Amino acid sequence: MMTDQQSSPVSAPADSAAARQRFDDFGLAPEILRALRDQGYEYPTPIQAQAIPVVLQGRDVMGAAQTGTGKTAGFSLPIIQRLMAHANNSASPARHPVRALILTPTRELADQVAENVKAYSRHTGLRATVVFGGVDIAPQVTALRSGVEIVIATPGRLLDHVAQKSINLSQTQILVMDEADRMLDMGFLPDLQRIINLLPRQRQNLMFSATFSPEIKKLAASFLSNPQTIEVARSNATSDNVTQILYEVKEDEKRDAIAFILRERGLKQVIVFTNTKIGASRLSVHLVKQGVKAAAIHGDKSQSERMTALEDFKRGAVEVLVATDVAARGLDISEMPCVINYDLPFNAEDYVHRIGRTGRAGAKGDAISLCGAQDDKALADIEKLTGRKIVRLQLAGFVPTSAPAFREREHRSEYRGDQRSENRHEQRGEGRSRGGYGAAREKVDPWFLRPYTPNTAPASARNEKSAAANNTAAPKPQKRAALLGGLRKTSVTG
DNA sequence: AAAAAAC
Repeated sequence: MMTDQQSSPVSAPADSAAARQRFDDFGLAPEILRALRDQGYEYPTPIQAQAIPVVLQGRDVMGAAQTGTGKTAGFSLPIIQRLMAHANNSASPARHPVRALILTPTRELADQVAENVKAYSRHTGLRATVVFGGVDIAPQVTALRSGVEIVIATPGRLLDHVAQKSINLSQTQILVMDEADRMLDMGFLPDLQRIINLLPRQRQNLMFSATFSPEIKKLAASFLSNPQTIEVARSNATSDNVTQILYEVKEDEKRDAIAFILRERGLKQVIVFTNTKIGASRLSVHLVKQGVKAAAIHGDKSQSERMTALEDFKRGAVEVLVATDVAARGLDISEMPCVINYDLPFNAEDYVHRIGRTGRAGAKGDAISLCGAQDDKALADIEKLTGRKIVRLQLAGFVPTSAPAFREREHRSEYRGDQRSENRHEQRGEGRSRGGYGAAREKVDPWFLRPYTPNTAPASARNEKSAAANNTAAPKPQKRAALLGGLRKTSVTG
């Protein structure tokens, strides 16, 4: 099933209607166009409009594109076309040699790309299968032996299949390296080298990367031949559709702050990223205890647990997916209005990838991050990479502030007229009106978006003790507990 | 510092 937004919907904006290209204009086979119609896709996204003709020509491509731009269809549609055009070459010894290989860094991404490729090729007779670790290898061997033209794989399990001779890559004409920057980060370079050595010299190479580091350029220089560069958004830039919000919250209050934000904003589809696997599990447990439909996904979970969590999240049974960076890249989940960073990531590039999970395909999104006083360097790195200044804000009741809790409630009651908050208010059976964040988005609550002024002590003196000493102005614990308690009560009834 | 990926 398609859950992504790989292509523009039919109701695309009308601004460029006169010159707007349609999928019909690329000379794609009727079988492919039919599959696109099945999905309701008519207009290509910018990266598809650029990539499809170039890939059809057989050229190598270096694509700088974030996920959600329609990258997967951008390469898979022309690949399918090319495989159809040169179908069943009689010179091939194997009846169904693997003719296109798509490599991804994570298992979930491989699975998702495979779903897309299968959907696009369903009327063509071409067959695709996915292979990745953590699951029984036998069904994969059976699928490969039955003959498939397109294989989507993570590198380790693919080499496993090579070792046990369940796959033959000697006829593979097209190689795609998706999320190439991630694969480098994860140390896949030796595996990539090994895999590439198994492929014919003469082949088409497509490399996609969300960021464009010197290492990526080096990889492109060594693996690609005379590539056409395709760049959609400025690389390393964050989407204009994403509003970035940063709250200063003490480490031991972050769990409550997350619960508070989830409830206050009425969030239903949100990923919360943590820096550690244990952190993801703990936060998930904490949220479940508070009545939040949460589940954790990280590399220490079994593959079946990972798949279940992701499926439950996609169908809405899980509303809050607490994830490590296993979910930071590539995952395309529709209608994600918000992404939350429990911690700022160690690596600034990971920040770009994490918040890229929202604001997809033209939709608006919020990226909310929690940070501590010690995150100055991480924040500076992020601002440098994204080229944007992110203001530290205070989260009502959670940061050193002179604001009494009652003032905060007064301010929120200004949004009494908001229909959505009225509805929520009724559902909660709550006595006092509480501002919703949805429709009143433009009139932002001043206590939620008030710039936080960190203490002015020199950074060297700002160790944990001095930070704690500066927190004397924080609201009394009882007051905050009352505030949270009120919210908790409402969630039980609601 | 962490995470991811083959067994």
